[in-house]
Amino acid sequence: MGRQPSSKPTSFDIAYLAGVSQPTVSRALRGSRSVSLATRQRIEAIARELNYSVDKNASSLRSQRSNTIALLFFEDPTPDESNINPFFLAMLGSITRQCAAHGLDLLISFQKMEDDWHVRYQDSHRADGLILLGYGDYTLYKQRLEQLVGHGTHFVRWGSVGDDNIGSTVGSDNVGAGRLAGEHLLALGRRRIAFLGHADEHYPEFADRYQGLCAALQAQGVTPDPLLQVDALTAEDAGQAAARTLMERDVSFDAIFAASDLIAIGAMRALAEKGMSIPKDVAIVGFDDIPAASLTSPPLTTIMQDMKGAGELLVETVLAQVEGRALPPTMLPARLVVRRSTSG
Amino acid sequence: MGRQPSSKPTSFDIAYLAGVSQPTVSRALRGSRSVSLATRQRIEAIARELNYSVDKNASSLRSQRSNTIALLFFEDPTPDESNINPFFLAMLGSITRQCAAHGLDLLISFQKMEDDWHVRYQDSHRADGLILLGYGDYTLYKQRLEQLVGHGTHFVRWGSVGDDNIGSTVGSDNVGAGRLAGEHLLALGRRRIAFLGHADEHYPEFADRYQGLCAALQAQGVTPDPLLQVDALTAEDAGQAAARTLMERDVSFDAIFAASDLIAIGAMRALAEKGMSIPKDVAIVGFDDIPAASLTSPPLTTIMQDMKGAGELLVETVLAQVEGRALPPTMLPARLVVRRSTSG
DNA sequence: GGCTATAGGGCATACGTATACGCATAATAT
DNA sequence: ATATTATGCGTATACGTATGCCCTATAGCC
Repeated sequence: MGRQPSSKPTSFDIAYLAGVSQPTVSRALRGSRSVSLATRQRIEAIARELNYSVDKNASSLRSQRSNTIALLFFEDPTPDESNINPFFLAMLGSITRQCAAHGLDLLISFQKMEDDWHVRYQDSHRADGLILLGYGDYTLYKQRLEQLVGHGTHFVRWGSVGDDNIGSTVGSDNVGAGRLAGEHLLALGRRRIAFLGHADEHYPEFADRYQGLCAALQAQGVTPDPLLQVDALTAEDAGQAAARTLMERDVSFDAIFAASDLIAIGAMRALAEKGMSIPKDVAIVGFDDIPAASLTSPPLTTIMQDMKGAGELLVETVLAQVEGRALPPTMLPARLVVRRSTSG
Repeated sequence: MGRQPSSKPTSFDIAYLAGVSQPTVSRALRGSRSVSLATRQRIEAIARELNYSVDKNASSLRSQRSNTIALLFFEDPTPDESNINPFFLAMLGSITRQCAAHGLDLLISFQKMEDDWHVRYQDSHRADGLILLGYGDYTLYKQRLEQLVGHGTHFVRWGSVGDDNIGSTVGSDNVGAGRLAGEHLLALGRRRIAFLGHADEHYPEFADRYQGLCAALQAQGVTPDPLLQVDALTAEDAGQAAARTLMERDVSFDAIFAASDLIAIGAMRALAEKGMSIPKDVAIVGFDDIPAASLTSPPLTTIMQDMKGAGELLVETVLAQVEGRALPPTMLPARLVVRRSTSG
């Protein structure tokens, strides 16, 4: 009788109480078909009563499967602390939910991109696969990603879905989204649409958005004006600076498509400085639909990405890789959210 | 020669190459003093060359220590998806950084509070300890927390630091912060200061903030008016509703102290509806300093909590518990950030 | 009624590391 | 020179689970 509740119960304890062997307990709890229903139920009852839970480490060690995903942010190093793009919070929520649905644990790290991620996570069997998230200079990351591929690391990246992609990629249809934004502004009668954001191969997502905008313009017979494109990284001050640069260029414009909401917010600030009215003088469309987008004045029209779908697809894809199936890169449609910065 | 790089190298491989036994490799890599310097360096060199990394599962299994912390959000269930308080994003950044500094892995889950957290995380040896984060009805959680204590689970909670606390708690000095807000508004000549937020024992953090406000009022000889307190949970619409309620009460007020920035933002919206001017008619102070606080019009005066210190302290405290040391509950000072919603 | 198939479960063992002990050799003490 | 202690490392084993293989009984089949 006298059981000592001090040490955690093991599958041996259950086996003893159920009058079976330890392997049978393991099989029963994993739902193996080769255990009779009666035995399994007896074992499950005892397990529940003892508050037993499978030792994750032992289980992972034996099965060589951790059922854990590592979520890694590889944001460009920023001088100030804890400056995470709020957009990723939504992503994070979606991914955690999806992991939970698959019974996966989620390991998370904001460490700057290191060249030994594969060692730190996969080789050490901490995680079965990685999800890579972040904005930043793609060409910088490229060789790191190739390194991961070389090491046979399972990973998916959120970003621009193109042909040169290394490993699996999941991302929004940025070209389509750019077109959406362009068409919306064109439908409002705007013809001189500026783009705030990098448009070169270092930032493929932004480049795609710009390309979509250009496509929309050309479809209406409007020739994109290179002077209306101003480089900007994701942050607010970058947007503010870019808008100032645009105004100094002495070109006319009646709309701005910003590559991110933060850029758009910065731009709005710069426009306000000059006393320009939104949307009368300049209509603005952002990108991401971060919580703050509905709080600006006027509230910001923006592109909403399919966060729920993104989380599902990211988890699904990395899981497929772990299991040897390969899923093709996938694009998710984005949606336009009209607010008063364009329709006021 | 012909090594097969297909399977990950183990400590046995290194032992063989170094001409020592496997335990010596283990000792060397962990920095044990009982391995000679020469031997250790030889082993380290080989390990580096093979790209060896300790198998986390085996290590954790043997040592009964996972070096992993689980971060759990126990937000009150909300109907809509992925509705995480942006305040926690900063906290998350701080905690991840601190874990990295201690060589800890961080497991994260947004699952609603379950009654078997101890089983799911600690008993299964997924994590050595838990960090609990979230707003919500404290009295609801109380027995769950007691359950955790009963099971000997190591955990720290972010919240109100009081005497009735169960387990270890780390939190801001909410009373002091409330006093700060009150003193600021009083210094501006405001005397009719409303508080938007629950003020009962179900939400101790909010209650503390209210109590601090009242203390500041009384220090100036102003008697707090119960009619100026309106219940509100954390979200925007709650703030909007609360402000409407306040206005319907037909009491005069010249300032609002909101228990969270989101509440403040909602309140600002409600005031705008009625054409009230901020800060001329009503000055507003929020709480948390979320990113959106600087984007409202006018920008929101708010209380900034010490996120960096919070992360450090949370990790430090849970670690202490794991190691059998007990740290006393700790309060962190908060800081007032003045913006135009009070000083315009 | 013998023969094969199937269900149900035991036996042995592997996963890779960490640690209690023990045993030499060398260093120090007396 | 002998007794003592520290140094450096090998031996054996434990951590708790999952799985390949084998064995037994019962059922099914002609």
